[in-house]
Amino acid sequence: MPAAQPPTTPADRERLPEAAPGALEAPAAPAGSPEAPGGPEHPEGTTTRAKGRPRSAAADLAILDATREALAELGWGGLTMGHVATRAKVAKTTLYRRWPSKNELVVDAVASLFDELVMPDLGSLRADIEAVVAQFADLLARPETQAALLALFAEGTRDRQLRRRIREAIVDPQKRLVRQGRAAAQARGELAPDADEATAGEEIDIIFDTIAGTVEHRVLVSGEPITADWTRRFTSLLLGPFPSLTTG
Amino acid sequence: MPAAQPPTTPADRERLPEAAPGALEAPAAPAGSPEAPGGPEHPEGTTTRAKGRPRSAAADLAILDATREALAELGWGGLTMGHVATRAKVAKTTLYRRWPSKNELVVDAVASLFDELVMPDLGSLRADIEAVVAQFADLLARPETQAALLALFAEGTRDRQLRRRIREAIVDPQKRLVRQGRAAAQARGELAPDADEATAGEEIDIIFDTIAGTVEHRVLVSGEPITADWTRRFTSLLLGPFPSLTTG
DNA sequence: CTGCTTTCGCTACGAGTCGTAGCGTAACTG
DNA sequence: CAGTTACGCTACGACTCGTAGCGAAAGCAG
Repeated sequence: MPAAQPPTTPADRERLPEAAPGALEAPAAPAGSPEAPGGPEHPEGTTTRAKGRPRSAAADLAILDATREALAELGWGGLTMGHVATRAKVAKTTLYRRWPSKNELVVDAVASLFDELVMPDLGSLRADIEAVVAQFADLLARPETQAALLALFAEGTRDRQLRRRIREAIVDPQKRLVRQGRAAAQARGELAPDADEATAGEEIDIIFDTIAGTVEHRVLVSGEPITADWTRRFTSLLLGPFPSLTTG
Repeated sequence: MPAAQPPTTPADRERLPEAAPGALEAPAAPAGSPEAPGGPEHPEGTTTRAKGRPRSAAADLAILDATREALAELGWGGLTMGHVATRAKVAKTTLYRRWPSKNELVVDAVASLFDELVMPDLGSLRADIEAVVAQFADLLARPETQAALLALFAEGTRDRQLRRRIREAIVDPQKRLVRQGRAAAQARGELAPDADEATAGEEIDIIFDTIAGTVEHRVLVSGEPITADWTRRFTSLLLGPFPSLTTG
């Protein structure tokens, strides 16, 4: 969750350039999202941290907390850099030194919320899926998440750099849930082991897009609640190809 | 019924108030989208249109066109009321007389794009689903749609009035596709006829959320293309509960 | 301790947008 | 004709954005 950004600003953006394939992007990219390496590390190119006054880690936490609070209270549109700075008791310039814009700030503020999701391993694929869907529904019920998620996705459609950042910080890490669930089901014998590496990856992608997209659409667009009954129906839809599991 | 202004703007918003069910809304709506009334029509309740200079229908079209163009060029964030007015060669005040804010304007500007979707009836449920998914993917590939859709959904999470408007103008009308597809499949004998009215409605909802949400997530969030192969896999997932159809 | 470096808080700024008000004019009805 | 409404135009205060400049604070090397 923490930022702990070594040398440079936590995010380096680059505005909606068509990003021609030839155009290579940021170099070693220290920034992306909060690193989680144990060691001090000075990956070469980027200079090690040494001289000058160090950045306040407390300020990072205060800013991210203030961002989540402001999101919950004011929503995406009401969120202002100046507002966040005031609430975090930090100068606006300090905020801009670390995050280039609202987009990147909110990505970091929201990303940690998604780490709460866990794959429970309840003994059956059906139970596991239903549990994860319920967790995701709870997450989407929180006002910070609701205010931020779709707005970020919307911005991501125009800013490739941001979309990559969103994927790395929020979306892709959650695919572990699908992988873990599949692995557990395979260990139980509910699913056949992966034949092909590539097709397995595609299947993970499609399952992930289906679960995430459907639940998001149900909650955030249709505005209907995720009930236990709905979860059961949806899970049955997913398990359809394996009728033997439907009754599990 | 008309609570407020008889002349009325096309949309009256109401900012993220909990929106008690009592809060009924207004307009018999001259505006929404360009009506095509041949006759004068004065459906009683709503005052007949008679006195004064009538609103320019050409201005409506010019504004909506300008909105779509600006969306495609500048995206949601770059879209400005002043900009749209200039591009449509209309005074900014004229724009505000018809749409209270960017949100409502874009809903109307984008809603018509979704009417292009049609249920083809190709002779099998699988073929029908794949065709509709392909159409939807094409729609989501357009820059106006990409720029507007998720941003509207995001705004809708905070503004119930807007969400309702989005549902009425964009989302719900497309559920006809699911209904038509189901009906055709039932006529062919591919699906059993509806036993219960209520459960049929729920099934339509869940199928719609699944298709719309998954395709949107794939295209707009994951940023991956919708290929014929992906469509086939996804359709197989949907048809799973009916193995006999999977090979259709 | 003294320098050197970087961050911090603060103030101020030009640019841009928002939504509204006021005015005179245009269009249409009876 | 008078009455009513929409239109184009200008101007306005309030707000946000992102940046620049300043002096002070907090670390490190010697």
